[in-house]
Amino acid sequence: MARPIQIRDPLPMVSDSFGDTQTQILDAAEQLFAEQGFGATSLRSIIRAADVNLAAIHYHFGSKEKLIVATIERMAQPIVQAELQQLAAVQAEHPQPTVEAILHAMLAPALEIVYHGQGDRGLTQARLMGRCRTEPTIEPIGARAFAKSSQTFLTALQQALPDQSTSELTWKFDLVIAMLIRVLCAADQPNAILQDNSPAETAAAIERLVNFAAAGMKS
Amino acid sequence: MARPIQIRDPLPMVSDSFGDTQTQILDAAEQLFAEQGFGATSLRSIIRAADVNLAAIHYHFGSKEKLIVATIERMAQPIVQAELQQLAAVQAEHPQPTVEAILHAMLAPALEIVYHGQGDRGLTQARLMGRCRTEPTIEPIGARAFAKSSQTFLTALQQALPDQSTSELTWKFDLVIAMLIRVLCAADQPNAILQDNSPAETAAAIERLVNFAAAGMKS
DNA sequence: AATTAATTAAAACGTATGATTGAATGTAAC
DNA sequence: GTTACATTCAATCATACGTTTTAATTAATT
Repeated sequence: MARPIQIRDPLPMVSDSFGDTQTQILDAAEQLFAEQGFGATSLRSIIRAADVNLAAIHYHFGSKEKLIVATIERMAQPIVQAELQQLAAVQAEHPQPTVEAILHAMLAPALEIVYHGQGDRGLTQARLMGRCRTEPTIEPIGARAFAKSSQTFLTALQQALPDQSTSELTWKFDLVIAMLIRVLCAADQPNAILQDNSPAETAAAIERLVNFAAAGMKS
Repeated sequence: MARPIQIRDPLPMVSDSFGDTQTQILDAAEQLFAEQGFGATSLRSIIRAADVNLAAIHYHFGSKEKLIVATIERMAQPIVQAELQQLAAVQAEHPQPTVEAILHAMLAPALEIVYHGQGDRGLTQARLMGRCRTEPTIEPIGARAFAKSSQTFLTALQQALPDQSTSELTWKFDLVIAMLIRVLCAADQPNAILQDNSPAETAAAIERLVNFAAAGMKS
């Protein structure tokens, strides 16, 4: 009972991440969560796609909820990093950036992953990001993953639009995020703003979206 | 076997709709679907809230999916009707209405049900409308219920903004709907555009949203 | 080679779901 | 009062879910 348990590093971390069970699970989960949603995706469909045993999920992640958190954080981290980086670059160049410049730094990274990812990975990640707001149980997890980004951009917009009240800016900001998520989720539908994942088309879509959003923000 | 079966009207329709099993089920389903989503709401939680037998749902509606369709259509019908009516009124007054006037006719009815409904019914219906786009399985059902409205308003906007291409207008229109739904779903969150369901606050929120959306549409 | 821990595998657990059944009850018509 | 139908009810079906358990397997350490 009161025996001292010697705990070893539980994650020896294989050098070659391909074939790593954790990565296989995360990859399959990412795709299925993005396609079907979190609630609608069963652990059994994930292990089928990942070709691993059912117990592996609980061994490596503990529960379905923790797997969801891990999947979301793995997707969000690079996006948040890119967003903050772009904002910092814009602010370094110009101490008081325009609304358009701020919105570009905020919207571009999420849309760019659509063609930066290998194969369809980017589109999958984009959809997964969108899903974070569509399921009420999951929203807090997604909000936490993107909290740092939201907070930073809201302050930047506050400085660019000093005449607008905080509450006004907050709901406008919220609507811009809603627009971004809609664009991500509807990326393959007919007449969507984002027709294909070519770099040129993505850049054009970003510009269209930035102009649309900026007009609203300044209204 | 080949006996001529005399089929009576399957819905004798009680004059007093209160106490009607179908209505009780629809009311409970509406609230629970709106609060928890369609997939997350079990038929058993519905019959518990409606105080009816489980078989009653299958007897009156056939399946969970058909109950969902019935719930959505009951909610959508008055909204679509109000939207088309407001648009017709605007067009009757002015042959070529402004973008703002069109958007007002399009956004106001959905937001107004928030305080027109008795008690919390309005807020529930608003959230239910929002849910129609958040669950992928349900989206086609919702789209069908609002198809007539979408189609009509898109043509009206096309006439008001003849310089913009159809595809451009389509994705802008889609983003405006996304904004509306976000407003409906986030109606009770802090810093939401819609703070309470008082008529004055709702009218102000409608104006803010119309201005925000019109600026984007014209960009 | 022996030992120890990390990982995978198969099977089952308890619970919940949507759906169905067949009997009971109510209700109007003849 | 009997028949015919609409409706309600309790019970059950088959299936699927997230989780846990126990044993087998693999890999590293000594």
